[in-house]
Amino acid sequence: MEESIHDFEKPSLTADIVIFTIEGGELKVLLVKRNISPFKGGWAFPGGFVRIDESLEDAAKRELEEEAGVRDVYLEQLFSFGEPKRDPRGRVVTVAYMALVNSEGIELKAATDVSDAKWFSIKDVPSLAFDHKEILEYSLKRLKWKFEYTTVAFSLLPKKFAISEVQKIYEMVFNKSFDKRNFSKKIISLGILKEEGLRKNVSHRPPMLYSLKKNVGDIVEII
Amino acid sequence: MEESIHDFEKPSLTADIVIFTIEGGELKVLLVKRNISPFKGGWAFPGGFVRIDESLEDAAKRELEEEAGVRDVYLEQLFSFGEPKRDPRGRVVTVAYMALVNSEGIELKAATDVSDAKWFSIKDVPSLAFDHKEILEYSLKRLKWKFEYTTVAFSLLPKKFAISEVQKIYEMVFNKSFDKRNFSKKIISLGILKEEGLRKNVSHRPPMLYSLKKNVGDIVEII
DNA sequence: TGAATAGTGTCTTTCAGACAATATGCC
DNA sequence: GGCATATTGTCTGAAAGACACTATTCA
Repeated sequence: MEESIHDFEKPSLTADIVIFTIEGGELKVLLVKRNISPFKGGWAFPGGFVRIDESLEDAAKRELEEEAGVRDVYLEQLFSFGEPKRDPRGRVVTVAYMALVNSEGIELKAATDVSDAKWFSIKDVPSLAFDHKEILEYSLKRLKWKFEYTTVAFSLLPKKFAISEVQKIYEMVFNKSFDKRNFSKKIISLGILKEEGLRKNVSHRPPMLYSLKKNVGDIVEII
Repeated sequence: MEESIHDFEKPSLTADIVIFTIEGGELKVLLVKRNISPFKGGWAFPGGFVRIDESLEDAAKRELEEEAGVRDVYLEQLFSFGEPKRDPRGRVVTVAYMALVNSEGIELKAATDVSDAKWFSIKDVPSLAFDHKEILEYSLKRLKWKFEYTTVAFSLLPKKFAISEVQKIYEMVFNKSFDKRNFSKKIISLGILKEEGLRKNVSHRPPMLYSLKKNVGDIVEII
């Protein structure tokens, strides 16, 4: 006999989001300060309960807008975390998402920011509430993977960017440096970039700016 | 003010599993026939409600044993599906898993099988209940990805296997054929296999058998 | 002309991919 | 010997990686 939908006590369901951005030449994540128990005063990823009539992705998008003031950014489901004891309040399963926000989006965010939220460099993340450390580690692994095999990196950059900026974010994520000549050769040979003219108002040789071509398939081997 | 765990109606939570195996030279998945509404009489992936005190992975393992009679097999969380209307009974979010069972495990399964479950060739899957077609497509994408970059393929083979058997399952999953010389050159050069002597009782030249070395890291570029 | 960053070419090595002949075991 | 399958090597072309000098803009 098949089990009924009413036979079991239900866990609560939340969506948590690891929001990455580049700021001041560093890879950062957004954390919010918890103002109630448990982990009161501790830092955690933005998140909240999934409403009964919204999809998981919609919940993530709602949180993204409520807590970071951004929309229409790269968003990807990562993993669901459901250890029975992960939340002291009771059984709470969370669906973790990862979002990539570019440095243009972040200006908007700063204006909208009313909560106690703060960007932390990935090298300087405080201890986190719940199992959010595990979520962070998972997200970093996924980010590297995605950087290697897809064009998500460009989601962290403004529409027009210089090759050296692309290289910088790759060096940040992989935590190693690449040869300038080989890197630009590789990126340009992919055929996914469009020239957008020279950058203005810099006090040195201005770099060519590029944008990501429309309709570039998601999967391209990058590095 | 932070939201309370009691403020929201909770969705039901299930775990569904796409169980892959190789049988008769074909890649197959296990489907169970639904004997109650909705989709009564239809085929779906094995699955069930996550108990309030078990982890997501434990729920998947339990289903795996209850419905397929296997344990200690390769198991990986795929994705959580949570469209509000995906289940006509109400709000049900499912965490999809993928399991890989080798042809030795499958013999056990046949003995334990008491439910109306059946293995379907991937080329011959009937129409599926709920959004299980989407789950199947997702799992096939993930399977290819994993075959390309990790050693999961060996989970579909018995402990000792011939190179030609490895090649066959790669050809199945990628749906194309590889050159025998290049394939074995590549697989052997990875340094992840141990020779186990010749196969016995075959009426032609016997192949060398190999096993996967212990402690082989998960990620190795295969193809 | 000095400071700062951009842009570019060659060589070597490695790896993927095309390609076919010989070896072994059993009947 | 015939059948069935296993095993093995070479060549070519493409891409990765090492490596350093010249170009441009502005102050």
